[in-house]
Amino acid sequence: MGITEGPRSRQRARAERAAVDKFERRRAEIADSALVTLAANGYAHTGLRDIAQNSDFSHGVVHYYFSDKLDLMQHCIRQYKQDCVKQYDEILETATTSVELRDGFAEAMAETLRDESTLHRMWYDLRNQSMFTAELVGVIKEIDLLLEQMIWRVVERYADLADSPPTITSPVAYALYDGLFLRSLIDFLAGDLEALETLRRECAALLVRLCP
Amino acid sequence: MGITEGPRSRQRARAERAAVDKFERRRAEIADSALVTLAANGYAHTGLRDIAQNSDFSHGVVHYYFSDKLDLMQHCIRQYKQDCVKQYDEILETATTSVELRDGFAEAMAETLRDESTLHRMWYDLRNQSMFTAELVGVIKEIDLLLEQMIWRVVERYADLADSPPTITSPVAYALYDGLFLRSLIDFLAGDLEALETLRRECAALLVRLCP
Amino acid sequence: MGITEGPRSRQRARAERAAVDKFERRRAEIADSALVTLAANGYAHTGLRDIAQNSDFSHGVVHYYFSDKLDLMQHCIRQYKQDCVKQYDEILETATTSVELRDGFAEAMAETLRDESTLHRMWYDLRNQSMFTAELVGVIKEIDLLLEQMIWRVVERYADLADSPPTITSPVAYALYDGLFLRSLIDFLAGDLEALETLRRECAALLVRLCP
Amino acid sequence: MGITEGPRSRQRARAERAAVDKFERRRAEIADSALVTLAANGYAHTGLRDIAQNSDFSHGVVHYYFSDKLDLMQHCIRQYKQDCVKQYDEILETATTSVELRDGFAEAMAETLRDESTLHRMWYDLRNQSMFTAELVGVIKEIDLLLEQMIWRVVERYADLADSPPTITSPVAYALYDGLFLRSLIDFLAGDLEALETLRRECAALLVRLCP
DNA sequence: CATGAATGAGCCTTCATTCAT
DNA sequence: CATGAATGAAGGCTCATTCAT
Repeated sequence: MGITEGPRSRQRARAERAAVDKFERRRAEIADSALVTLAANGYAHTGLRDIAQNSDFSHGVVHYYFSDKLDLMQHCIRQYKQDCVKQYDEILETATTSVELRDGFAEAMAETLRDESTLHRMWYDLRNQSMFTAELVGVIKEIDLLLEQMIWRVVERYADLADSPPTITSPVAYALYDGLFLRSLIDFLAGDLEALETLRRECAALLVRLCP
Repeated sequence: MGITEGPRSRQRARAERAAVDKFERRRAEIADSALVTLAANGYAHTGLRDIAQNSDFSHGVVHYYFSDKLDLMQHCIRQYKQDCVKQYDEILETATTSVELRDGFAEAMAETLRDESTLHRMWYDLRNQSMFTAELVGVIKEIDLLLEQMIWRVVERYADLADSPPTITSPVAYALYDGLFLRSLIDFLAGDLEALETLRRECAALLVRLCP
Repeated sequence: MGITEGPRSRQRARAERAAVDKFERRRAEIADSALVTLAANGYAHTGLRDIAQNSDFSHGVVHYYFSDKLDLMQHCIRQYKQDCVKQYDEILETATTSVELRDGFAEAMAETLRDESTLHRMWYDLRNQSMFTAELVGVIKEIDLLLEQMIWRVVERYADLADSPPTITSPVAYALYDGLFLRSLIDFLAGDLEALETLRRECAALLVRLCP
Repeated sequence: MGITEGPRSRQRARAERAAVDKFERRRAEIADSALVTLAANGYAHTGLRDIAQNSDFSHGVVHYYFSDKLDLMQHCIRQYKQDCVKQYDEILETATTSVELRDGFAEAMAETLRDESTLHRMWYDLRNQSMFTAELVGVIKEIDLLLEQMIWRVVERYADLADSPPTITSPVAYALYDGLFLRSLIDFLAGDLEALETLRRECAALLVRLCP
């Protein structure tokens, strides 16, 4: 490495980088496809075959890019976060009053429930798997932490705007919001349309409750 | 029916009742066995064969007593509640002060987490399945309601003893406690022993928070 | 035996006869039920379970009265003939001209096809089985002979009335009529309603052709 | 397509064609094997596992190449015709007198019965299945038509050579010959060796009867 | 490098039969 | 005598994975 490297080696390095990029790009594409199928059928009823079939890739390709079903699952879970946390940070940045933040956040939660219910049941399904499958614990923790931090940023900012410090810790706040969301998700998927309104109302109410 | 019924018919009726009883008893035995296996391996990795193997029954018997895998699952879920709600009602009856109730309840929750973690991860697993499998929705709702009512009895009694009415509805109280418990369960099964203490503390704190 | 038989033994004999009768009656009842199920699903897709379920009898009873699935099948085949040959002999007796006989017979064949198509597909199914299962050959031959004789009675009587002796043997006449009927049956069950008319026409034509 | 296609795309196209060919070749190989087992045991007693075992292929391969048991059955039926119609056309081409054709045809029928009895009982078995299983109707009709046409070619050619037009339609001619053959097949498989001679004689006689 | 072919263990379910009562 | 209980082999089919090319 260094000055003595000739053009040949540089070329090879570039090629390797490009190959790695392509490799990762493919993995991402496949995982994207897999997420759709997982969201539709659930972990227990999703085979690698189904995933391949619902994608542009062949059965063999999936195995080429992932060493394992678990390998793919881990990648899927990581990919999930990208479709997930973004929108909430926008609200944080634009809200100027505590009420605006509270209602904006509550509305965003309800929208998430309405528009991405199947994606989120998949999340809960995979998180559940992690209680049975040690290999998934790590990656699940990663995402759980990300979600917890997102919730906590909302709570802290709300406390700031409302000028009343939170009486709770970050993990507990996340646990409570998660409980609220999961309940609403179950009800919503069981056909209860009021679940949307309930979730909105209670998300707002909980924010107040946590910063009394 | 009535006086004219001879001993023959009475005898047959008794025999039929006994047969039905035996049938139900067997179903219960099998479901009990199944619960253990489900708790150990999770829904996705539990076959009817595994269930049979981990029991005193042959593979065929399971199919003789249950028309279906779902039929068995439904029975399992119903059975689960029996091992579940009992102990909490004791606390309700014996507690005489709000503090006693609060701490007793918190302690019971922690004990449940410590002693029956695998049973409860199975519950969450099956409840999750119900988001993908319509046939399970009904029975899951049944148990969810039972648990909600249990939580609500605690909250109401606490409010009574503390003389401060709850500022929350029954479903929301359940959602929050469920969120708390599920979080602790995940952490506990991932090896976090503090989860027990955290759950105890936060269960108590939440009771106060709900009846401020 | 003989004169020395006392009333006791006579009584026992009567009881035994009654028992045997009941036994045979039951076998007949069960076989009747079985015929319906076989006609509906075909031999390959009919289990003893299905037969029991579609009857007033329990799974165990079927095995009590029949030593074997083949035993039941044999009984079924024998039972089949009873629903079958009767009506044709009526025509023989009432017809007074060759035309009357010819048309009556053709009409009866068409009616059989229309009204008992499933029963007859079952017959062909079981007869086919006899080509794979030696135990069925005997009983199938029995019925085949019965049917052959029935056809032959028609042909002979027709020849008589038309005063033109048949130019064919009994087995061949049966083979030809059987070919005609089977073809029409296949077409009819495949939805071809013309099969009825074709069968009627060709049955009549064949009679003429056989006694030219 | 066209001039602008590079060698790469041409290569791939060739590869794909080769792959499809190989796929179809394998299906044919498996179906060939299946025919042997079906001919031996009959549809009702032939499992996909038996078929695999009596072949060079593993249990999984059969399912890899056929989506379904019915899929395989359909392919089997289609394959059957190839081993079937060929020889008869030879006779048509070589026969120069009506007697030669008549006797050649009759002889061919008898040979078929003698040499391929099990293959043909399988044909009748699967055709019977089509009366119970709608999915098989189409492919059975296909082959039935082929056989009917074959018979009709014989009849027409005979009429030509004998200079006496047929007094029958194509479907009826087939039905009658089929009846004759099926009867002989049943007798032959039941051990009646005269069935061969009878079939020969009656096939010839029927030809005369149809063109009087 | 990439992929379709192939595997065989495992899935849920059905089967004809035997057995205990 | 009659029957529901119980069996375990076999049914069609899916699975994650390995392999040859």
